[in-house]
Parts: sequence; C-alpha cells; structure tokens
Amino acid sequence: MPCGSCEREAVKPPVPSRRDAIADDLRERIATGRLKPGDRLPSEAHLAAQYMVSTPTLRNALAVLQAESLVEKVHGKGNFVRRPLRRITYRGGGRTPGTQAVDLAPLSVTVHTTRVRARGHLTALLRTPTGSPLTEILCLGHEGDRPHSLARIYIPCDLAPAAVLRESLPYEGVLTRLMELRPPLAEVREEIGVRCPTPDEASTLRISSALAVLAVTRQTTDTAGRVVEAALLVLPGDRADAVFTTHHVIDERLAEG
Amino acid sequence: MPCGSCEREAVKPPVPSRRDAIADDLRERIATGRLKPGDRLPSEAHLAAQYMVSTPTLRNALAVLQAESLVEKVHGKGNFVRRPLRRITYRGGGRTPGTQAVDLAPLSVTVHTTRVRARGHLTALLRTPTGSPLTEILCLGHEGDRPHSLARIYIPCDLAPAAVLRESLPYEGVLTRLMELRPPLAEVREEIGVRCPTPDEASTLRISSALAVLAVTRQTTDTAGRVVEAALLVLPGDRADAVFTTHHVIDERLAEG
DNA sequence: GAGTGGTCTAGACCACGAG
DNA sequence: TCGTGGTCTAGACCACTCA
Repeated sequence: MPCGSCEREAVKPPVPSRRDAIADDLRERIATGRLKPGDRLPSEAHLAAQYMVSTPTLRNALAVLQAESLVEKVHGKGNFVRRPLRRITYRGGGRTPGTQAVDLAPLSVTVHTTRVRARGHLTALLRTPTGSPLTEILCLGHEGDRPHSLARIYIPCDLAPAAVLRESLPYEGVLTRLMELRPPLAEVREEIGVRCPTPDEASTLRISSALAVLAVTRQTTDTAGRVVEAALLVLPGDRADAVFTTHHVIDERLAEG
Repeated sequence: MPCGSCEREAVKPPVPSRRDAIADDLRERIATGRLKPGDRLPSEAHLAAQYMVSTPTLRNALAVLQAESLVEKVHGKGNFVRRPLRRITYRGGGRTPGTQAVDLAPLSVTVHTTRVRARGHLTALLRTPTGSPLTEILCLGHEGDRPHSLARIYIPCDLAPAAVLRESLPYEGVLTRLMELRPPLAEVREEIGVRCPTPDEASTLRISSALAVLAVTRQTTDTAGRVVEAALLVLPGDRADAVFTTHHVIDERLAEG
C-alpha cells in the first residue's frame, strides 16, 4: 500500500514529473477547447520556454499526448491537435451477404490484387502447402484523404479466377463476386490481437509506429473443412473497435428441435 | 517517394538512427539466444559506453525493446530479458456453461465483490438509471506470482444475491452460481478495443503504462431484453488474443428448417 | 533561408534496491 | 553505501516544409 499522505495524482510517480505535468496541462487545454482540433500548437522551443523546461522534456510531454493520439506531430510544420476521429467498427461473426465487415459509410476503398505464393503464416492459416498459388487482395480504406484501414485477403487461386481480378471492379463488387463463387461457409474464426504496426503498416496508415494497432486474423472455412479465405486486417488502435454479437436463441432453438 | 539509392533498412529513417541500430542489435542478441530470458543486461552506463552513445540514446533504444515487451526494466536492479510469455486467449461468443472465457490452466483468480452504484458508462451498458445498485465482481487472474488479467463484472443486485458473495467461493464457484441464477440468455455483445492502460490498471497488471491493453466490454442480455451482466476485461496487449468462432451451419440449418 | 521538428550529447541530480 | 535506473538540462547539428 502506498502512503496515504500523498495528495498527488497517480500511484506511479510520487513526485509528478515535469513531463506529466506539462502533458496534463496541455491535455486540459485540449479538453476544455482552449486548443481546438486542427490547431497548431506553439513551437516546441516556444512551449519549452513557456513551461521553463528543456526541449527534450517538452518533447517527452508531447510524446505522451501523441501516444494518446491527442496530438499529431508533423515534421517541419509543427504539432497539431488531432481532429476527433470517426470510429471504425469491425463487425465480426455472423455476417450475412450484404452486411459489411467494416462500416463503409464515408469510405472509399482502393483494391489491388496480385498473385502470390503461400509462405510463412499463410500456409498455416490456409492449411495449404508452401508455394501454392494464392490471390492476394490488398484493400486500403480511405476516409477523405486519410488512410483508415488495411486488409490483406488471401484466397486459393481456384476460388478467385482471373476474371474477377481483371474486371477491376470496385471493392464491393469484388467482394460480392467472390462470395458468389464461394462454396457455402461453415465457420469463421476471428482472432484479435494488439501489436505495434510494422514500418510498412505505419506508413501506409500514416500512424505513429508507437500507436498500437488492432490486428484481426480471419479464417473462413467451407462445409468441407477447406479454408477458403484468410484475411489479415489492420486497424489503427486509436479509432478501431471490433464488435461481436452472439445470439443464444439460435442455440436454444436448435436444442429444442 | 524516398530516394531509391538508400540500401538501408526501413522506409522511415533514410539514415538509420543510432537508437534503432542499437535496438536491432540487442533484439538480434535476444533472438539468437546470446541473451537468454531472465538474463540481466549490462548496466545502461556500460551499454552506452559499449555502443559509444550517450545514456539517453541508449535508454531510447531500450524503450523500443520495452515497447516490444522484449525487455523489462526494473528500477534499481537493471534491465532484463523478458521470459517468453504464455499467451492469454479470450474466447468470445458462443460460450456454453462449462467453457471458460479465458484459459485458466495454470491460473489462480482472486475474486473480490462489492456493492456499487451505477454511474457513467455503466448506466449505458446496463441500461439502468444512475445510482441503481450493482454488484461488482473484481477478478484478478494470476499466473504464478504475476498478475495476468483483470475483469470487472457488474450485475444488477437482484441477480447477484448477497448469499453468493458471502459464501466466498472460488472464482469458478461464483461464476457457476451466478449462471444458475440467471435467466436464459439471448444475446452477448462483445466490443474489443485497444487503449493505454489507466495508471491503476498498469500497476495492477504490473505492465508498463506504455503497453497497450486489449479491452473487452461484454454486455449480456436475457430473453426479455434486459442486460443481466456487463463485464469490463483488461488483458495485457503483448500476451492476449481474443478468438471468436462463428458456425454458419447453424444458420443454414435454421434456414432449412 | 527562416522556422520547424528529429536526433543526439555529456553531463547533473534524484529515487530505488540490495548488501 | 553503492550501483542501478529515472528524470532533466542546455545546448548542438541535421532534415523537412514553405515562402
């Protein structure tokens, strides 16, 4: 038990560090609207002078706010208050054709398909030998000018004929086309984890490599037990949620039948 | 586009920073087993001299490895190579009595129940007016001596009678007891997000406050549409996954029937 | 070229852990 | 007490952006 005499803030540092004090102050300024979304903060040198700390200390304070995705650093321009983010909701589980996995409302998706060969994790996910041919569908979701979500979908080649890829349909077109070609599905397994983005992912999604991402690995199996799709989704952790809804009535109806 | 002439490593820094170079070297040493789990690294001063950098730079390199949860810092003792972590799997969705949400294999759970009153997010989650009485069940999972997972379960008081709480059953006992008392369930909604731990959570789980956590918000509804349970689970992001398996055969059987 | 953030230095002083 | 990590300083130099 920590001593009860400290009237400070958190349990961690009995003496609140300058860094956290500054971060708290700026956080307050943002919360109360004295600093508005999109605003540029004073320069780091200016802020350092204002708070009477050295530049590294001030930068540490900004790093805290950056990790909370309240502040965005732009090299050569300044530090900016982030605009409130529209949340991304990944809907897992019982999807029916016509339901989108991700809310696509104000979203445009860039699709790029290539042929690749299974290797590494993919062979395990697809239960396929190393080197077997796959179609990779790379989907990059945009909201306005900002990248938003990243999906890599892998499908055995015989289920994703070249015709589908050449037609250069929009995102939704490709997906519905693939659904039609697919044998009836038996099971969807979705695994959700947290990790730091790879450098690629960080630059593609334009997020700090310090910001954790929500990684969804989806494995879809048909009634014959064959894996017909493996999908790797990456969503920025500060904006994304995954939602799963399970209806137990179904189980009960089955039990009764 | 960055210049094509750089044969360096990532896209991010065309000139690899000393920090990343050192982090890479130490990561390599760990990966190849030259530094083994549990080992103490040389002191920061020693490492700084060895790499011929200043202490802050070396500390930045260690911070990278810490964020990757490869290295654990212990104030006053040193930096240690983390032991490989047993992964925590949260199983969501269609649970039946007898199936655990979290693999409890080598796990002990400390339970603590209190009466609280609904406020803030809880009122929305439980669809209950502010101030209505709730039973809070605080579960802290341990693996050996290390905390492992944190769950706060909220239940309307009438569904969690005092008898259950006073019996001071072990974790599993409490849960099965509650299940028996519960009306048949209709729906489970699970929302999964990523965030930084609160200072409380960080110290309870003994994780760095920089390490993101997987936060699961579970809302369980009975057949009458009443929310009979809200659960807030917090799992350390470096060890935890959530897995959801959806069987589509069920839907098809229903459609056929 | 002026202004910005990004990285780094070579120290200082404090807080914690163990003997 | 000693060695450890935690925080901080007051600069330096480089890279990026924009006029």
